[in-house]
Amino acid sequence: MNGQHVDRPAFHDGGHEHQGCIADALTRAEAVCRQRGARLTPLRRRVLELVWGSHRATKAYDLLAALGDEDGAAKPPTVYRTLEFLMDLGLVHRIDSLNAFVGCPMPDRRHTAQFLICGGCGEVSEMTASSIDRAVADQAAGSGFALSRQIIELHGKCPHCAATPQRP
Amino acid sequence: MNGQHVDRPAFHDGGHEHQGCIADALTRAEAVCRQRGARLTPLRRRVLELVWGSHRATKAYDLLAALGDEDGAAKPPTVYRTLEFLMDLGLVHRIDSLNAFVGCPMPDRRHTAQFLICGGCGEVSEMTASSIDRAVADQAAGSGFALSRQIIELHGKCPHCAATPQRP
DNA sequence: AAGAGCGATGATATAGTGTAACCTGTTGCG
DNA sequence: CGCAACAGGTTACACTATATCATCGCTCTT
Repeated sequence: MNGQHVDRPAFHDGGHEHQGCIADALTRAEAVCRQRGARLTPLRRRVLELVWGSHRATKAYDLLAALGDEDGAAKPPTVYRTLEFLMDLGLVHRIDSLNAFVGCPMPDRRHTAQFLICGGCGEVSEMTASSIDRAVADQAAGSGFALSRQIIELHGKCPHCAATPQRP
Repeated sequence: MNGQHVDRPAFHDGGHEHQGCIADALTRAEAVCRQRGARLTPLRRRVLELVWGSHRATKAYDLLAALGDEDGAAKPPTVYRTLEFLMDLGLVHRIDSLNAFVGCPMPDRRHTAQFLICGGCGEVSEMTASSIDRAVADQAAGSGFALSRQIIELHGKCPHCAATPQRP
C-alpha cells in the first residue's frame, strides 16, 4: 500500500546551507509567476525572501519591521497585500494557529498540506500525506460534508528537540 | 475494520429544540467541575451558556458584548480568563482558523477532535474520527515527531448548505 | 502623443484580537 | 479569626488585520 506516501516530511539540521533554500524558493517563485502571468515585483520578491529567511513561521509585523528598516516605514496593508498575493499563488501558507506565514516548498504543484510545528525550535515542516488526505476525505464524505479547505497543524517536538529536553 | 468510527459527525437541522442542547451542556459541565474539583461560578456558567447559544463558533468580543449588556461592561481579560478555564476543562474548544470558540459536546471523555466548519450557516460539528487520528499519528511517528496537539479544521459546506446554492 | 484603464503601492485611519500587571473581593479552612 | 488560594475587576497596552482613498507607472488604444 502507499498510505505512507509523504513529500518532504523531514526537519532540517542546524547546519544546512540555508542560502540555497532561499535561492531555490525564489527560482520556483519566478517560474510560478511566469506560468500564471503574475508579476514578481521587487517588494513581493523581498517579502518572499524574508519569509524564507528561516524555516520557522514569520509574523506579518516582523516582516513589516524588516521592511521598515530597509525601505523606510512600510505600512501594514503593504505587507498583508503582498502576503495575500503570495498565498494566492501558493508561494506561502498561513499557519492559523500561529498567526504567521511560512514558505511553500512546492508551489508548482497543486497539493494539500499538513504542517508539523516544533514547539522547541519553531521549525515548520510541510508535508502532503496521502493517508491523512484519504482519511479526511472519507470522513467528510461520510458526513455529507463538501470539503473545500483543510487546516491541519500538528504541534509537538521535532526529532532534534525531542531528543534534547529543555533545561530550566 | 473500524476506521470509520466517528462520534457525532452530524449537523443539526434548523428546527431542533436547542434549549435542550444548552441544558445538557450545563449539566455535563457541572459534572466535570465536580469531578475535577473546579468551581462553575455564575460567570463561567453564563459564558458557557452563551457559547452554547448556537452551534456556531462564538467570538470572544461577542461574548464580551453579551456580558456587557447584562452586567455592565465586562472587560476583555474577564472573558479570556473564563474561556481559558473552560478550555482547560475541555468544556469549550478554540477554532483557530476563526478566532472563535465552540462548546464541546463530550467534555467528560478525553478525546482528540476534528471540526467540520460550514461556510454557509457557520455551524461547527466536532467529531473524533479514529481513522484520521491513526493516519496523523502514523505520519508524525514516521517523521520522528513527538505529537502534542493536533489542530484539524475542515472548511466546506454542511449537507443542508451544500444542497442550497446561495442566491445573489 | 493624449488619455483611458489597470495593477501595484503608499498613506491614513480604525477595527478586531489578546495579554500584562496590579488590585480587590470572596471562599474555604486550620 | 486570620490566612491562603482563587476569582474577578481595572487599566493600559500590544498585536493582528482591514477599509478607504490617493498616487504612480505601465500598457493599450485611438
